[in-house]
Amino acid sequence: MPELPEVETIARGVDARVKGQRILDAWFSSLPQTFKTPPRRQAKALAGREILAVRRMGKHIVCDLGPKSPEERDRVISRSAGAKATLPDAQWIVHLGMTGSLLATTPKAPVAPHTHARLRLTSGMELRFVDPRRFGRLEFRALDRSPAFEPKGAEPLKISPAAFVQLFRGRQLSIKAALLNQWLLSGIGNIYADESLFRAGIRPDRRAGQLTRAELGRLREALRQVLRQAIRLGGSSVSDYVDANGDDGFFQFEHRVYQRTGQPCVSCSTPIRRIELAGRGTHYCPRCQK
DNA sequence: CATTTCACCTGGTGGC
DNA sequence: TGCCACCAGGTGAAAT
Repeated sequence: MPELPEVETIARGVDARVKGQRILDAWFSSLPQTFKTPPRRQAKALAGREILAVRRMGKHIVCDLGPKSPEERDRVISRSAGAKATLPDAQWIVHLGMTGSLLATTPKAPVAPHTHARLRLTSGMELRFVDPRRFGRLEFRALDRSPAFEPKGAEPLKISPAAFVQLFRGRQLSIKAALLNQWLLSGIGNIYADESLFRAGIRPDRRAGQLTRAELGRLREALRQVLRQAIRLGGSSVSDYVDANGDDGFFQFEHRVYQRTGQPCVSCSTPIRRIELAGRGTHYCPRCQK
Protein backbone atom coordinates (compact mmCIF):
# COMPACT_ATOMS: atom_id res chain seq x y z
CA MET A 1 0.00 0.00 0.00
CA PRO A 2 1.44 3.31 -0.95
CA GLU A 3 2.74 5.20 2.06
CA LEU A 4 5.32 8.00 2.25
CA PRO A 5 8.25 6.12 0.65
CA GLU A 6 6.13 4.64 -2.13
CA VAL A 7 4.44 7.96 -2.91
CA GLU A 8 7.83 9.72 -2.84
CA THR A 9 9.25 7.15 -5.27
CA ILE A 10 6.31 7.53 -7.64
CA ALA A 11 6.35 11.34 -7.47
CA ARG A 12 10.09 11.46 -8.24
CA GLY A 13 9.67 9.01 -11.12
CA VAL A 14 6.74 10.90 -12.61
CA ASP A 15 8.51 14.23 -12.19
CA ALA A 16 11.57 12.90 -14.03
CA ARG A 17 9.47 11.68 -16.94
CA VAL A 18 6.83 14.37 -17.45
CA LYS A 19 8.18 17.66 -16.07
CA GLY A 20 7.99 20.40 -18.70
CA GLN A 21 5.51 18.54 -20.88
CA ARG A 22 2.10 19.87 -21.83
CA ILE A 23 -1.13 17.91 -21.42
CA LEU A 24 -2.71 17.51 -24.88
CA ASP A 25 -5.95 16.07 -23.54
CA ALA A 26 -7.27 13.90 -20.75
CA TRP A 27 -9.63 10.93 -20.59
CA PHE A 28 -11.38 9.96 -17.35
CA SER A 29 -13.59 7.04 -16.40
CA SER A 30 -17.05 7.82 -15.10
CA LEU A 31 -16.89 6.04 -11.77
CA PRO A 32 -17.93 8.93 -9.53
CA GLN A 33 -16.25 7.84 -6.33
CA THR A 34 -12.76 8.25 -7.79
CA PHE A 35 -13.15 11.97 -8.39
CA LYS A 36 -13.19 14.80 -5.88
CA THR A 37 -13.61 17.07 -8.90
CA PRO A 38 -16.21 15.80 -11.42
CA PRO A 39 -14.34 13.91 -14.19
CA ARG A 40 -15.65 16.01 -17.11
CA ARG A 41 -14.67 19.27 -15.48
CA GLN A 42 -11.33 17.81 -14.48
CA ALA A 43 -10.51 16.61 -18.00
CA LYS A 44 -11.45 19.97 -19.47
CA ALA A 45 -9.44 21.89 -16.88
CA LEU A 46 -6.28 19.82 -17.42
CA ALA A 47 -6.12 20.00 -21.22
CA GLY A 48 -3.52 22.45 -22.52
CA ARG A 49 -1.63 22.95 -19.27
CA GLU A 50 2.08 22.45 -18.76
CA ILE A 51 3.25 20.17 -15.95
CA LEU A 52 5.74 22.33 -14.06
CA ALA A 53 6.67 19.94 -11.27
CA VAL A 54 5.48 16.78 -9.51
CA ARG A 55 6.10 16.28 -5.81
CA ARG A 56 4.93 14.36 -2.76
CA MET A 57 3.09 16.00 0.12
CA GLY A 58 2.14 13.51 2.81
CA LYS A 59 0.60 10.60 0.91
CA HIS A 60 -0.55 12.90 -1.89
CA ILE A 61 1.08 13.51 -5.26
CA VAL A 62 0.79 17.16 -6.28
CA CYS A 63 1.31 18.18 -9.91
CA ASP A 64 1.89 21.93 -10.27
CA LEU A 65 0.35 23.13 -13.52
CA GLY A 66 0.94 26.22 -15.61
CA PRO A 67 -1.72 28.44 -17.23
CA LYS A 68 -3.73 27.20 -20.20
CA SER A 69 -3.26 29.85 -22.85
CA PRO A 70 -0.08 31.69 -23.94
CA GLU A 71 -1.73 35.05 -23.14
CA GLU A 72 -2.59 33.87 -19.67
CA ARG A 73 0.94 32.59 -19.33
CA ASP A 74 2.49 35.94 -20.32
CA ARG A 75 0.25 37.77 -17.92
CA VAL A 76 1.35 35.59 -15.02
CA ILE A 77 5.02 35.88 -15.97
CA SER A 78 4.92 39.66 -16.25
CA ARG A 79 3.28 39.88 -12.85
CA SER A 80 6.22 38.13 -11.26
CA ALA A 81 8.89 40.65 -12.08
CA GLY A 82 11.98 38.98 -13.44
CA ALA A 83 10.92 35.41 -12.65
CA LYS A 84 12.15 33.02 -15.29
CA ALA A 85 9.91 30.11 -14.44
CA THR A 86 6.18 29.98 -15.08
CA LEU A 87 4.22 30.15 -11.86
CA PRO A 88 1.70 27.40 -11.17
CA ASP A 89 -1.91 28.55 -11.28
CA ALA A 90 -3.48 25.13 -10.85
CA GLN A 91 -2.78 21.74 -9.25
CA TRP A 92 -3.69 18.17 -10.05
CA ILE A 93 -3.76 16.18 -6.82
CA VAL A 94 -3.54 12.40 -6.82
CA HIS A 95 -4.17 10.18 -3.80
CA LEU A 96 -3.34 6.54 -4.43
CA GLY A 97 -5.52 5.02 -1.71
CA MET A 98 -4.54 1.40 -1.20
CA THR A 99 -4.00 0.08 -4.68
CA GLY A 100 -3.56 3.16 -6.85
CA SER A 101 -0.64 3.61 -9.20
CA LEU A 102 0.46 6.49 -11.40
CA LEU A 103 2.34 5.28 -14.46
CA ALA A 104 4.27 7.05 -17.19
CA THR A 105 3.81 4.80 -20.23
CA THR A 106 4.02 4.76 -23.99
CA PRO A 107 0.60 5.16 -25.67
CA LYS A 108 0.96 1.63 -27.06
CA ALA A 109 1.29 0.00 -23.64
CA PRO A 110 -1.77 -2.18 -22.96
CA VAL A 111 -4.35 -0.34 -20.87
CA ALA A 112 -4.55 -2.13 -17.54
CA PRO A 113 -7.94 -3.03 -16.06
CA HIS A 114 -9.23 -0.35 -13.65
CA THR A 115 -7.52 2.49 -15.49
CA HIS A 116 -9.41 5.63 -14.44
CA ALA A 117 -7.38 8.40 -16.07
CA ARG A 118 -5.19 8.81 -19.14
CA LEU A 119 -3.36 12.08 -19.82
CA ARG A 120 -1.81 12.40 -23.30
CA LEU A 121 1.36 14.50 -23.23
CA THR A 122 3.23 16.47 -25.88
CA SER A 123 6.16 14.02 -25.82
CA GLY A 124 3.80 11.27 -26.93
CA MET A 125 3.85 9.63 -23.50
CA GLU A 126 0.82 9.01 -21.31
CA LEU A 127 0.30 9.47 -17.63
CA ARG A 128 -2.13 6.82 -16.37
CA PHE A 129 -3.94 6.39 -13.06
CA VAL A 130 -4.85 2.78 -12.30
CA ASP A 131 -6.72 1.81 -9.13
CA PRO A 132 -8.47 -1.58 -8.78
CA ARG A 133 -9.89 -1.02 -5.32
CA ARG A 134 -10.92 2.55 -5.99
CA PHE A 135 -9.82 4.02 -2.66
CA GLY A 136 -7.76 6.59 -4.55
CA ARG A 137 -8.95 10.12 -5.37
CA LEU A 138 -8.25 12.64 -8.13
CA GLU A 139 -8.74 16.37 -7.60
CA PHE A 140 -8.19 19.52 -9.65
CA ARG A 141 -7.62 22.91 -8.00
CA ALA A 142 -7.61 26.28 -9.72
CA LEU A 143 -5.38 28.37 -7.47
CA ASP A 144 -7.27 31.60 -8.08
CA ARG A 145 -10.34 29.93 -6.56
CA SER A 146 -8.92 27.42 -4.10
CA PRO A 147 -5.93 27.41 -1.75
CA ALA A 148 -2.87 25.37 -2.71
CA PHE A 149 -2.85 21.84 -1.34
CA GLU A 150 -1.51 21.47 2.21
CA PRO A 151 -1.09 18.19 4.05
CA LYS A 152 -3.10 17.97 7.26
CA GLY A 153 -0.23 16.85 9.47
CA ALA A 154 3.50 17.38 9.87
CA GLU A 155 6.08 15.82 7.57
CA PRO A 156 7.80 12.99 9.49
CA LEU A 157 11.16 13.77 7.85
CA LYS A 158 11.02 17.48 8.67
CA ILE A 159 9.49 17.72 12.13
CA SER A 160 11.81 18.79 14.97
CA PRO A 161 12.33 16.58 18.06
CA ALA A 162 10.48 19.11 20.24
CA ALA A 163 7.47 19.37 17.92
CA PHE A 164 7.39 15.57 17.65
CA VAL A 165 7.12 15.21 21.43
CA GLN A 166 4.42 17.90 21.51
CA LEU A 167 2.26 16.01 18.98
CA PHE A 168 1.51 13.15 21.36
CA ARG A 169 1.21 15.08 24.62
CA GLY A 170 -1.84 14.11 26.66
CA ARG A 171 -3.19 11.69 24.08
CA GLN A 172 -4.98 8.60 25.30
CA LEU A 173 -4.99 6.65 22.05
CA SER A 174 -2.38 3.99 21.23
CA ILE A 175 0.88 5.13 19.67
CA LYS A 176 0.06 2.94 16.67
CA ALA A 177 -3.26 4.74 16.11
CA ALA A 178 -1.51 8.09 16.60
CA LEU A 179 1.10 7.26 13.96
CA LEU A 180 -1.66 6.35 11.50
CA ASN A 181 -3.56 9.62 12.16
CA GLN A 182 -2.77 11.87 9.19
CA TRP A 183 -3.80 14.99 11.15
CA LEU A 184 -0.76 14.46 13.38
CA LEU A 185 1.83 13.12 10.93
CA SER A 186 1.33 12.85 7.17
CA GLY A 187 2.48 9.84 5.22
CA ILE A 188 2.71 6.96 7.70
CA GLY A 189 0.62 3.87 7.05
CA ASN A 190 0.47 0.37 8.46
CA ILE A 191 3.85 -0.90 7.25
CA TYR A 192 6.00 1.98 8.48
CA ALA A 193 4.07 2.35 11.73
CA ASP A 194 4.86 -1.27 12.66
CA GLU A 195 8.43 -1.16 11.37
CA SER A 196 9.34 2.08 13.15
CA LEU A 197 7.82 0.91 16.46
CA PHE A 198 9.88 -2.28 16.25
CA ARG A 199 13.08 -0.37 15.56
CA ALA A 200 12.33 1.99 18.46
CA GLY A 201 11.54 -0.93 20.80
CA ILE A 202 8.08 0.38 21.66
CA ARG A 203 4.90 -1.71 21.93
CA PRO A 204 2.24 -0.51 19.53
CA ASP A 205 -0.52 -0.56 22.19
CA ARG A 206 1.24 1.87 24.55
CA ARG A 207 -0.78 5.07 25.05
CA ALA A 208 0.81 7.86 23.03
CA GLY A 209 0.70 10.35 25.91
CA GLN A 210 2.47 7.93 28.27
CA LEU A 211 5.64 7.60 26.21
CA THR A 212 8.72 9.24 27.69
CA ARG A 213 10.65 11.99 25.97
CA ALA A 214 13.46 9.49 25.34
CA GLU A 215 11.11 6.94 23.80
CA LEU A 216 9.59 9.54 21.49
CA GLY A 217 13.10 10.63 20.52
CA ARG A 218 13.91 7.03 19.58
CA LEU A 219 10.65 6.72 17.68
CA ARG A 220 11.32 9.86 15.65
CA GLU A 221 14.81 8.63 14.78
CA ALA A 222 13.49 5.17 13.88
CA LEU A 223 10.89 6.73 11.61
CA ARG A 224 13.49 8.88 9.86
CA GLN A 225 15.79 5.92 9.39
CA VAL A 226 13.15 3.52 8.14
CA LEU A 227 11.47 6.04 5.81
CA ARG A 228 14.78 7.15 4.31
CA GLN A 229 15.98 3.59 3.75
CA ALA A 230 12.63 2.67 2.21
CA ILE A 231 12.84 5.64 -0.17
CA ARG A 232 16.37 4.58 -1.10
CA LEU A 233 15.08 1.08 -1.92
CA GLY A 234 12.12 2.33 -3.96
CA GLY A 235 9.42 1.44 -1.40
CA SER A 236 7.79 -1.83 -0.31
CA SER A 237 6.17 -3.90 -3.04
CA VAL A 238 3.42 -5.64 -1.15
CA SER A 239 -0.08 -5.82 -2.60
CA ASP A 240 0.33 -4.34 -6.09
CA TYR A 241 2.61 -1.36 -5.56
CA VAL A 242 4.89 -0.43 -8.47
CA ASP A 243 6.72 2.81 -9.26
CA ALA A 244 6.06 5.21 -12.16
CA ASN A 245 7.90 2.86 -14.51
CA GLY A 246 5.97 -0.20 -13.33
CA ASP A 247 8.95 -1.60 -11.39
CA ASP A 248 8.93 -3.17 -7.91
CA GLY A 249 10.60 -1.68 -4.84
CA PHE A 250 12.86 -3.65 -2.49
CA PHE A 251 12.07 -2.54 1.05
CA GLN A 252 9.73 -5.53 1.57
CA PHE A 253 12.90 -7.59 2.09
CA GLU A 254 13.84 -5.33 5.01
CA HIS A 255 10.55 -5.78 6.91
CA ARG A 256 11.26 -7.08 10.41
CA VAL A 257 7.73 -7.44 11.77
CA TYR A 258 5.16 -6.42 9.15
CA GLN A 259 3.38 -9.58 7.92
CA ARG A 260 5.92 -11.80 9.71
CA THR A 261 3.40 -13.24 12.19
CA GLY A 262 4.80 -16.38 13.87
CA GLN A 263 8.22 -16.02 12.29
CA PRO A 264 11.24 -15.53 14.59
CA CYS A 265 12.21 -12.00 15.55
CA VAL A 266 15.40 -11.03 13.70
CA SER A 267 16.87 -9.86 16.99
CA CYS A 268 15.76 -12.39 19.66
CA SER A 269 14.00 -15.22 17.75
CA THR A 270 10.75 -14.84 19.71
CA PRO A 271 7.81 -15.44 17.34
CA ILE A 272 6.36 -12.19 15.99
CA ARG A 273 2.88 -11.55 17.37
CA ARG A 274 -0.11 -10.12 15.52
CA ILE A 275 -2.92 -8.18 17.19
CA GLU A 276 -5.61 -5.84 15.92
CA LEU A 277 -5.17 -2.18 16.80
CA ALA A 278 -6.92 0.87 15.38
CA GLY A 279 -8.75 -1.60 13.12
CA ARG A 280 -5.45 -2.68 11.55
CA GLY A 281 -3.33 -5.78 11.64
CA THR A 282 -0.45 -4.90 13.96
CA HIS A 283 2.80 -6.84 14.18
CA TYR A 284 5.38 -6.68 16.97
CA CYS A 285 7.97 -8.61 18.94
CA PRO A 286 6.64 -9.24 22.47
CA ARG A 287 10.20 -9.44 23.84
CA CYS A 288 12.02 -6.59 22.06
CA GLN A 289 9.20 -4.05 22.29
CA LYS A 290 8.33 -2.70 25.75
C1' DC B 1 -14.08 16.99 22.12
C1' DA B 2 -11.34 12.72 21.57
C1' DT B 3 -11.45 8.33 20.05
C1' DT B 4 -13.32 4.19 17.87
C1' DT B 5 -15.91 1.85 14.44
C1' DC B 6 -17.58 1.17 10.01
C1' DA B 7 -18.38 1.44 4.90
C1' DC B 8 -16.29 1.83 0.80
C1' DC B 9 -13.84 -1.55 -2.93
C1' DT B 10 -11.67 -5.88 -5.57
C1' DG B 11 -8.20 -9.46 -5.95
C1' DG B 12 -6.05 -13.12 -3.66
C1' DT B 13 -6.28 -16.91 -0.40
C1' DG B 14 -7.75 -20.99 1.95
C1' DG B 15 -11.33 -24.26 3.16
C1' DC B 16 -14.44 -27.73 1.61
C1' DT C 1 -11.98 -28.21 -9.98
C1' DG C 2 -15.04 -24.80 -8.52
C1' DC C 3 -17.25 -22.00 -5.37
C1' DC C 4 -17.44 -18.80 -1.69
C1' DA C 5 -16.51 -16.56 2.71
C1' DC C 6 -13.11 -13.78 4.27
C1' DC C 7 -9.29 -10.53 4.61
C1' DA C 8 -6.16 -6.65 3.28
C1' DG C 9 -6.19 -1.14 4.64
C1' DG C 10 -6.50 4.70 3.69
C1' DT C 11 -9.91 7.71 4.57
C1' DG C 12 -13.87 10.19 6.12
C1' DA C 13 -18.30 9.95 8.17
C1' DA C 14 -20.94 8.16 11.86
C1' DA C 15 -21.16 6.39 16.37
C1' DT C 16 -19.61 6.24 21.06
